[in-house]
Amino acid sequence: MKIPLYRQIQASLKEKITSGIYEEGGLLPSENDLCVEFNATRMTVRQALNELVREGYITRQHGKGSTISASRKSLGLLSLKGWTEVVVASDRHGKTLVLEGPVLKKLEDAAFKPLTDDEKHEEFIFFKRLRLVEESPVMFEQTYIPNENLSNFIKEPLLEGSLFRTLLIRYQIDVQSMTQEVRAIAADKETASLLKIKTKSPVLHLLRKYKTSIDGFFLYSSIYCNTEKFAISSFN
Amino acid sequence: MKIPLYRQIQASLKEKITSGIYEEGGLLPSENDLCVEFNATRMTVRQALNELVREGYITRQHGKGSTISASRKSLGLLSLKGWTEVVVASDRHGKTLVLEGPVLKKLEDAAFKPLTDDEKHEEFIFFKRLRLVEESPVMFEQTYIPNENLSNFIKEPLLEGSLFRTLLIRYQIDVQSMTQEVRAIAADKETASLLKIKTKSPVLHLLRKYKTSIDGFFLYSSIYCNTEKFAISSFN
DNA sequence: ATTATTCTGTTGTCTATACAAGTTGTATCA
DNA sequence: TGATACAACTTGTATAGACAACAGAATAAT
Repeated sequence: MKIPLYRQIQASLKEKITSGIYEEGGLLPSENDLCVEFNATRMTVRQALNELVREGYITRQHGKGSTISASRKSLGLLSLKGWTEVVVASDRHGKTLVLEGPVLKKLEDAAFKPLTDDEKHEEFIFFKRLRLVEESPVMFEQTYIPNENLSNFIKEPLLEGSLFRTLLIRYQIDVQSMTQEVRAIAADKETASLLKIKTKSPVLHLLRKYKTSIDGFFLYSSIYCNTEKFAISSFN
Repeated sequence: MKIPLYRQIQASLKEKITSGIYEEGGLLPSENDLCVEFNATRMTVRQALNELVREGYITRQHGKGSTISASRKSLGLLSLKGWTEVVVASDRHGKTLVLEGPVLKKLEDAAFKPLTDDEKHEEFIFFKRLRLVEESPVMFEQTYIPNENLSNFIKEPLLEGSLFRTLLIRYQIDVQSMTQEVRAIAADKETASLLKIKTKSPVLHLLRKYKTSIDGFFLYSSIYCNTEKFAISSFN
């Protein structure tokens, strides 16, 4: 599997930023220096840098240079990236507990309204997961995945604990985009006890529909977030 | 004032998309066609297209082309479901009340943390606005705009009631992107009474930082949303 | 008819180069 | 001293071209 040069540069720089080799608030080497270091042209280096801007790692200023951003205190989860990528990127210690599943289940959750007829009758692979950041529960997620062409999915564990990575590597299904609805609601009993907050505390509720590289193959997720310690952030 | 070619291409395509010349779900002309049309190289055209992807107007697929996305209209990635349609598409059942301002004020709101030193001492133009959908209050928004090079801003009313349009037309300031933090919190007294809900009801809190075409010129907004009737939706 | 293969058009990646334009420090001049 | 001019360095914009990788349609083989 060939990884494009600009992705390699991007990953290398990201690594150096998150590990502290390039310190927060400081300047990155100039584009020309990076060209020499990675043996690439400026356009390639710039493509890597633009990705880092988009991900929020650096900001750039004409005539001056690229500044390493202060590390984000919130989790960038409104954007497409999966939990694993986000937590790793934010340099935090994250954990995921699988509370239930994977099991087969129909998608009866009324919250997911705009289903196709097929989807109404179909069986889904169902997960109930609790996500922790530095030992405190932050998200309670229920995921539905269509049970099509996913042989042995239930039997085998997730690759590196990441659903997105598993779908990509084992089944060549690339999660490409997402739509979601965001609400603030009062936590019900189950959610509150899982997130270790009082019943009726305000929690963020995200209803997500993920679009994949396979036409008509969507993932659905209902997520409850405790935003007291970690806000959810989005970049655009 | 010279506008870069790729910005011109970007604006031209955006215009054709929003006006419906290129229809939703259809394909954009290929990069090579656009090169001919705008007399530019592929790299330049691609830069314009990448901006449009970032703004959510199109998606691209290797080997196929650029697809026009379902319309987003409002600039922020979080737009009100059932509000965008009502307010933008059909005739406005939406209304905005200016509760306070524009007045000059320092940005003392501790919520906006990562300010530059300049911003800490600077005076901002301040707005307090309430947004209604079909006569019921949905959003309570407080906006801070740096008071730089905005002569007569306070004296003159907003163009068509739109802040972004006013900045663009009168001052050539283009709001290009945004970062935000999203939380669920319990409504305080003022917010609750404005949104006509009970104190401590769950409300969505959005802390936004808008990036503009002028370097170092940011807008800040703190928004409280009642999500009982209208969810907030986002696309990625 | 069905399955492979090839072809064509598309986007993705990358090189090499040039000049414009913003930022900063240094040297010069009054 | 203070202001100005300059030089060096930075990122921004743009050209011209090349090949790779992917999607879909047309063609050939079975």
